[in-house]
Amino acid sequence: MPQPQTADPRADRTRLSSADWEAGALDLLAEQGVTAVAVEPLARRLGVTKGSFYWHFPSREALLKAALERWEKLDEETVFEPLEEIADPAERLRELFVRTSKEMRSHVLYSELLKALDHPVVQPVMARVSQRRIHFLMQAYRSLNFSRKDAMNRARLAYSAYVGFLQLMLQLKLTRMSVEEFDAYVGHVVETLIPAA
Amino acid sequence: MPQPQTADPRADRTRLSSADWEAGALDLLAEQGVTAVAVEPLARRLGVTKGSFYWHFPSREALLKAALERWEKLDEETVFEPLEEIADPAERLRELFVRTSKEMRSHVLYSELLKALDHPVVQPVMARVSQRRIHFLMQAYRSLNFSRKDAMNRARLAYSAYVGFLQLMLQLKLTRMSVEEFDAYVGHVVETLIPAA
DNA sequence: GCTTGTCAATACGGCGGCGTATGGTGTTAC
DNA sequence: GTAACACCATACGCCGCCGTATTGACAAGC
Repeated sequence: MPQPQTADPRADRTRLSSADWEAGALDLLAEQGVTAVAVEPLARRLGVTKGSFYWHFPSREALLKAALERWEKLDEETVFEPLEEIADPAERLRELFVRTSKEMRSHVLYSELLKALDHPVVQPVMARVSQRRIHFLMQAYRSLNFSRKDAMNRARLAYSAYVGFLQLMLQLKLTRMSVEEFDAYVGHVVETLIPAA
Repeated sequence: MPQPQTADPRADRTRLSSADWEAGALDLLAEQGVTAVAVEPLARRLGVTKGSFYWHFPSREALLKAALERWEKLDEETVFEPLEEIADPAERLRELFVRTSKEMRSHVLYSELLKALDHPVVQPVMARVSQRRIHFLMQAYRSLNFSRKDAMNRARLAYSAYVGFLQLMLQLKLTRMSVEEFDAYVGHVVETLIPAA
């Protein structure tokens, strides 16, 4: 075809790499959940057929695994490493609670993964990520002179509250809160779960 | 009954009713999630074929709907109505938090449903149930002289903590807690989220 | 310019679930 | 004892997904 371009999906004429498939998988995952990350739908979405897919990956499972490991690494770098620099533990906690208001994409992904914890590929990734996050919380509470047990319990409580809120907001969509309401809620959580300076 | 019996599934030779299918659906749901509630597997489990199923229900969706409505009614009767009788609001809250330690089956079911909130049949049921529960919490906090906004936020926080803990415990199985640890955690939550008398 | 390597299309077989059609069996009613 | 009803089996067609096999297109290297 001498024609320069058609207007369909796949506007750029470049071929696809493994990374493209992984990125597309994460997009689909965020939008419609783990089960929606299927080879043929994803191929359609990318404007090719699955003949291409199986050149890059041996199976659907392999794609999921690669995509989740990519997400895991990226998540760690963008949300937790920046917080390590905040010296004051109470302030660090407060920042953690507040910063997570933005970056919706990360929450949406995490929320979808929460719904697929029975999946053998998803489970270990989520176990690692959640473990790290809870541990981060616990360390912070330890710095605030919580006993070992209290720090553990408060960390569990705080993280449970985060996880539950995600499900209620993003999945159940029970309470469509305004920005002010949301900020007020976060304020309430901070007051309740972080001891006053 | 003339025949004593055979030892295979379906030990009793009685035929099945709609209620049997609904009960079986809830069993499967608790064990393997919403997607596992499929006609043919369920029929196999009950020792019949789907020829039977489609006499009782027009579709899989209809079964799911009926089963969930049965669960909703039963849930309301067994967990919330008994609590209405406790006059003191703080005590009522404490009892709610503690009693839910037992009755694992109810939690397991709720937890599986949380993973299927995108399903059109599941969503409205969960919206009603969760709404009622949060409202119950809010009323209790109002009785404890919380402002309207504070009561709402604290109720959201408490329920989020419940929901999140469910996912972390039952689905992620991150922390295999002993009975004492669990009780200690519940104690911590009560102290943190319910004002002292 | 011809080969090699990379990405992609097509076509195929298989599996598991949904829903339909039709016929069969036991129980109950009279 | 026969007719009506309630429940169940069998067999079928459909769809969506997985994974394989084969061939094709296009670029780079030499």
